[in-house]
Amino acid sequence: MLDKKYNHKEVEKDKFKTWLKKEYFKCGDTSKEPFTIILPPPNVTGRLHLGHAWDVSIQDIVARYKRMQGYDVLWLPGTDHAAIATEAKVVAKLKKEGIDKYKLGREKFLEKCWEWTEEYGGNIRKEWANMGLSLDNTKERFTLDEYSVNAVNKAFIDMYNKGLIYRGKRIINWDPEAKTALSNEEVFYKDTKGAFYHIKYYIEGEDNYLDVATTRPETLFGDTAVAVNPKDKRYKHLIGKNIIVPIVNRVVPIIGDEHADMEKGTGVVKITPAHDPNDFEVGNRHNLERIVIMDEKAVMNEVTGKYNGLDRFECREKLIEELKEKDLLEKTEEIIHSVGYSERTNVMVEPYLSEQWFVKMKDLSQNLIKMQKDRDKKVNFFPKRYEKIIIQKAEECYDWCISRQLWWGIRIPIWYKDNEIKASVDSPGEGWVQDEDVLDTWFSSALWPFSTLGWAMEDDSLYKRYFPTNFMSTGYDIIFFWVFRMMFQSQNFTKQNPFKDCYMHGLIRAKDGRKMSKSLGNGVEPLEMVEKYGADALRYYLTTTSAAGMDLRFDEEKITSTWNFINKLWNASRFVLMNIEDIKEENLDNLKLEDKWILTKLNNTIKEVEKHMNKYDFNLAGASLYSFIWEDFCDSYIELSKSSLNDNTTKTVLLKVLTAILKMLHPFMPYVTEEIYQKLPIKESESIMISTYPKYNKNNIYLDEEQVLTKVLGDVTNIRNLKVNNNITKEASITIKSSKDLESIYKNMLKIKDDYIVEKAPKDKKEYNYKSNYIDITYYQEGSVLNKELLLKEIEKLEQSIIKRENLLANENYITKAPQNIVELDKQKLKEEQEKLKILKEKL
RNA sequence: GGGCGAUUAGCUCAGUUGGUUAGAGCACUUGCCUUACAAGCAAGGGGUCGGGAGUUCGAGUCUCUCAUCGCCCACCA
Repeated sequence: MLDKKYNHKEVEKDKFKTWLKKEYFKCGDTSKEPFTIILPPPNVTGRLHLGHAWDVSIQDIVARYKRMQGYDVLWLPGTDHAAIATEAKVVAKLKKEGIDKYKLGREKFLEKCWEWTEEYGGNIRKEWANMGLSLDNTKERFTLDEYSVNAVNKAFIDMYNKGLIYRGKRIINWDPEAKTALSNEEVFYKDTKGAFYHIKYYIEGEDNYLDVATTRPETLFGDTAVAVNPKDKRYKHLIGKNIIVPIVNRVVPIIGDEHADMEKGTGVVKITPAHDPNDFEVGNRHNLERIVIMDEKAVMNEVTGKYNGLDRFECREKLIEELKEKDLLEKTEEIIHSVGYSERTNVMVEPYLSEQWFVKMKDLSQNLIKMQKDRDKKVNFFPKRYEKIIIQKAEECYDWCISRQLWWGIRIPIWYKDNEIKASVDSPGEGWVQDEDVLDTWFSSALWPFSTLGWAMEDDSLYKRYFPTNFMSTGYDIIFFWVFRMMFQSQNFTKQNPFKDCYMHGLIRAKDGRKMSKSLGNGVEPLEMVEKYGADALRYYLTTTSAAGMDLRFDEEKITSTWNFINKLWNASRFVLMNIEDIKEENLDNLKLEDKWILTKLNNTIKEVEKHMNKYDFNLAGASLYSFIWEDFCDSYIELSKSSLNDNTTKTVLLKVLTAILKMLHPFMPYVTEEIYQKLPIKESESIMISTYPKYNKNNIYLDEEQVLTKVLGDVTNIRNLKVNNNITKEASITIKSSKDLESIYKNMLKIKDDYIVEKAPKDKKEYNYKSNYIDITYYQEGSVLNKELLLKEIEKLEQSIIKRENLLANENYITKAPQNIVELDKQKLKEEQEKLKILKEKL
């Protein structure tokens, strides 16, 4: 027997171990159709946050649902080495211990990274287990295991040979803290206080100067031209003349270039080809020299003379002082402008000229667009709007910088000897040296849906069976980092998309709507919530309280509500189990009205839930289940069943409905449904995990009965309302007219005892009557007065509704154009309202 | 500058291909320990669905427009 109260700790205790032991999570039944989900690998940088919990709950729901529907489900787990993110954390940890990364050396440093990975990877595994995830842990992968490394090498070499990967000297986003290049995606922009420094650039041989405004004055050491717009009447005549870069006194040309915007600033712009991507382009157009003025730590180099060795910001400060002293500073305007920062180290990104590896995006993007426009080959996004967003991204695509000056990652399979370059995993021979850099962590992530399945391994049987995958779920914040890249890489190497459906969920926000973050200290630990309310409650809450693609404002009160819902399920189950212990065999031969009603409701719910589940509308599936369980099953059917608990048919219906409920809830709340399922006197399997998902059965639809009982229950509410409004007590005498089988239902639901039923109206007592198609009931009571006010209010409401409906039905357009069933419904409704009005008016 | 989303009850949010009187949770009012559940039961109150216009027999839902908030991308001398 179940305890009186739901105890999530007790319920969730050992089930996961049992499931594991029984190998329910393992894929491989080839008699079934495969269904594949690849887990987005969390970074081994720390704990899982609520966003992860949300993401994995969605996937587990789909995995369990599909498994119960008879698919051979592979849900493959894994973790990501997260190159720069992890390296930054390890570097920071070592720094605390007083150890310098470079002094430690590459090999020893990597050992530290592996130690870190073991520790945090282990934590992550525990948290997955806590959430009850049905991951096939015999196939766990890591982005630095041989599955991934082989795939990355194979992919890189292939792309290099095809010219899809090239090496180039370009201005890239440089992180001076981590001393590495970044892709555009790894830079985030933040409004930052800064200034426009208006510096005087004297024209050669003249006493005139041009006012050149810049936010980064220190870059003047690299200036190799000053540009004006060729159409700009103010400066047109100066094109071709020379100008003197202050402090360095370098003579550079004044050039005409479209890049100079007449509307902006003074219309004059200094050109620093080695330190600004736009200037780099200008430099290419005008054959300008590129002068690098900083090193990889953003410290000024020898080019800057006495500023050599100063940090970029220090240099800026000192330089401004010097400019002031020499009267070369026209003015300083304070501004707030947006400045790029490194996503991981949080330092200001420096546009930096360096030699890096790039993926050429044009053809890959074009192919993606083509594929996405093909109805049969495209990825279906949920919600649909992301299909447009991914195409937009493809259309504006720039080349992807993939080399990183880091150690933690997959080393670029490129070898150099003198002027020769070779792409190869192993050394091509004596004297060859491998590229020092590693690849962007997202390069390996992009291959994840097929690398994990053994695409580059000798044994690629998993790949053959389980690729392409069926379902991908992730937050919209990594659509460009990851989803986009998985798509084009998969298209490139497998000629297919990596997944059929892609579900995008939102971000978890704090209760006040702000982002959850460590720095704000408003983060919530999933483990803490599991501890307080159980994984089941957390999972159901996360997956059913918002619509697809929407952000979720975390609200602990709502988890409490979910806990209450589970407690309700628990107690309903308790009631059922208490009363069906002695059930002999299932028997549905003598279905009563209420049995037919609940079976109809159940089947409609099954149909609805399946529809929503197939579209990943978990909130709608959850809402259907919630109202069916709480309102139809608990509030109505269980109450009705109380009068026939000895009937084997009633017992059977209670069991059947409860079983179906448990099964439909199981993907959402695996633990509690398993707990209750285990206690059922008759069940189809040893675990609910391997039971079959309920199927809609039209033989169990009883439309007429459903309609009758729905009306009857409506009557019950109205009669209760009548009693409350008129303070009718339990002791009031009653006359009741109804059909025999319905009468027992009314009496049951209204808790009418035979003692108070009278044959005739007692004298000198007030009458309170309710009449409908199925019942005519009157309460008699002394002393109490008819609540005239309420009655009038009701009449007024009804009259308004009748007028509205009469007008509608008088509208010929409506009659002829609206569907017949809608019109019929209105006519019927009108009739009912008119009858009701008549009754109410009689009372007055 | 380009794009996307949001705006519905006091709060947090649902609302499917346009169709009965727009829903839920929490909060609120009233009455109940009715032996599955007081973390519950019963009955209620509360919304001109951001403003305006249009299409339609019919608009929270479709179109246009304006406003406010948020996000993404690009630019940022």
